[in-house]
Amino acid sequence: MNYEDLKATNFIEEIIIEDLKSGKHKSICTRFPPEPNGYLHIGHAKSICLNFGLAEKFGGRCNLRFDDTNPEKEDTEYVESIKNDVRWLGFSWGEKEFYASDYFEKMYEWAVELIKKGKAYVCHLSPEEMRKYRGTLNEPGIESPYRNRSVEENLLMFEKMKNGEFEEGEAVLRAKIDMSSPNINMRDPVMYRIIKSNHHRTGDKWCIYPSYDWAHGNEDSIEGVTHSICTLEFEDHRPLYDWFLDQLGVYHSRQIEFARLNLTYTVMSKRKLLKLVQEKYVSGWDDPRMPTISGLRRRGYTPESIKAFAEKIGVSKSNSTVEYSLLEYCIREDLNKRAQRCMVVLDPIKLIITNYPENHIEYLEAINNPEDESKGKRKIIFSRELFVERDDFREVPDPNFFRLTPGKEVRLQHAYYVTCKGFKKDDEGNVIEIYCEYDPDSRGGWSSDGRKVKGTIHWVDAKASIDVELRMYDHLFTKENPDDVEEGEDFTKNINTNSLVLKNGKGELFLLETDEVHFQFLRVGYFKKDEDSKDGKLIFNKTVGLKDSYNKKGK
RNA sequence: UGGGGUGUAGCCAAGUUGGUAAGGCAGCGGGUUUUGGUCCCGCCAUUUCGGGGGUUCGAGUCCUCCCGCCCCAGCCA
Repeated sequence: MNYEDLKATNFIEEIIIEDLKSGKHKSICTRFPPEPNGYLHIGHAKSICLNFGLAEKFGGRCNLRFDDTNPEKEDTEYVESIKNDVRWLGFSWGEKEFYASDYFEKMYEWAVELIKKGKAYVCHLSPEEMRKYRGTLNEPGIESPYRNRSVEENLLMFEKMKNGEFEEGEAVLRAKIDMSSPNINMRDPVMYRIIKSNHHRTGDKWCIYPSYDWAHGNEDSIEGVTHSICTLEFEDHRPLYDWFLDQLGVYHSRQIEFARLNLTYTVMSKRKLLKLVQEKYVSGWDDPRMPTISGLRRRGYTPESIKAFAEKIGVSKSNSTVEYSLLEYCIREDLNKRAQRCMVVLDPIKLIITNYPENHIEYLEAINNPEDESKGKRKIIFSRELFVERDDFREVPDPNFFRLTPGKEVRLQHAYYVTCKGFKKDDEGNVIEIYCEYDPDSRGGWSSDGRKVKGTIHWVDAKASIDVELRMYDHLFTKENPDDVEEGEDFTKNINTNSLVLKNGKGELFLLETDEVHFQFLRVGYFKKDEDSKDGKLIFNKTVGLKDSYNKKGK
């Protein structure tokens, strides 16, 4: 690889290019290290795209590593979902995935080594005492009475910890650093704590588990990770990350921090997402309103759109909140090029063509994707009675309305010009039928006299159509920042009760025949066929609406 | 009154020997159009880079003081 030609697109790439040019590294190794305690979300996707993307760009590798150091919170269900999501995004991680738990033995040996060097000790302070001894942000901490035990005693005690001779909370292994450090992370941090629960991979083999700070650098070192990329909140931990590796004298990776993703109208913390699931605000981790990768997938987002999004938001160190509209732009951009077009009427109202023969049908041609000729055409049945969108008719139109209204001519997409001649109302004054006359010479939607018709609307044949369920999704929260609440309230206060609205629409027969899953329902939006669909009943999730300059302008 | 970060348009974000503010999204205006979609064109920081001083012929870039915001006191990660 010719490093001279490489251009950095962010500060991390700059660092990498420097390291490559200087010869510090011949090739790079990054890693994506999720804890399997929840489902991946769009914020993780940013990290995945960054880490795997870097490896691809610079010809290195990226390890998928499960940071499974806390058996109380972790589960194989999460491991499987994570692998599935990373794979779906289009990344591969070589021969096998890595697990922190595979290094427990090695980390134990290294801990013993630190004890022998007088750099770690077993402490019996209770959690409450330890908090008091730690001091505060402004005051230094106090040294533990166990801090200066002999190496022999520490070795013995650590052995006992490992053998389960202490109960949870009775002892921890601590690094001996500096209780008066202005960086609280350096005030003799915990390296091992006792957790007597079953680990999803090591079972009951261990009852002591390494803490994040102790484990993470070790994992990176063992795997030969050159650039260990994490989020901003770990900046304060870097001195500790470095300290452990320096004491051990082992291969030393470089930790680099970047700003995590925040998105308007959504929450991103695992705790909050878990609450949404557990308290049934949503149907599950893959509810299409969730910002999880599985949720976005079910909603109809594609891997390409998510990667494009990650590309566009960039990578920096400043806290930021990206507008949701950028994500929507990315999926529209992708689907516009690829999605099968189809006509579906969300809120049907009958339209009768009074001058069209009864008991007669004809087949019309419709283009599958105007952005892609190769997608070909399909046939649509047309007859005297159709369904059109209730919203495409106005008894009394505003000046900018150029759809169906008495006396006006519009084009039925792919079909004919029709002129509205009247309508019928029920006792309550609701329009229930619209009457039109068609121009037989306008078949296909053209007229030979060159007359212009401003409005074009979609339709389906009244008989040759199917019922479809449409799940119309909107933001899960009503506020850009869901955490913007009064004292004593939490983010669930801002849940959008209209984030899911069900509609029963009418769709082309074609929907039954095709294997496509992503659609653009003409003039409405992008939809994805949902897995809940059954033979007789098709269900579609609204991925995102089309841009609408009519409704936006406020009629 | 501790430590670590960060501050360029409504939102992201380039800007690296100081040389006269990229790009994208959003928004606005117009054109094309058998989707009010797409596409195309134009506008959108020049009393300007959080603010004040300073160095310099010249400062977003250097110095200095100040301000705002974020993170840290788990035996979570």
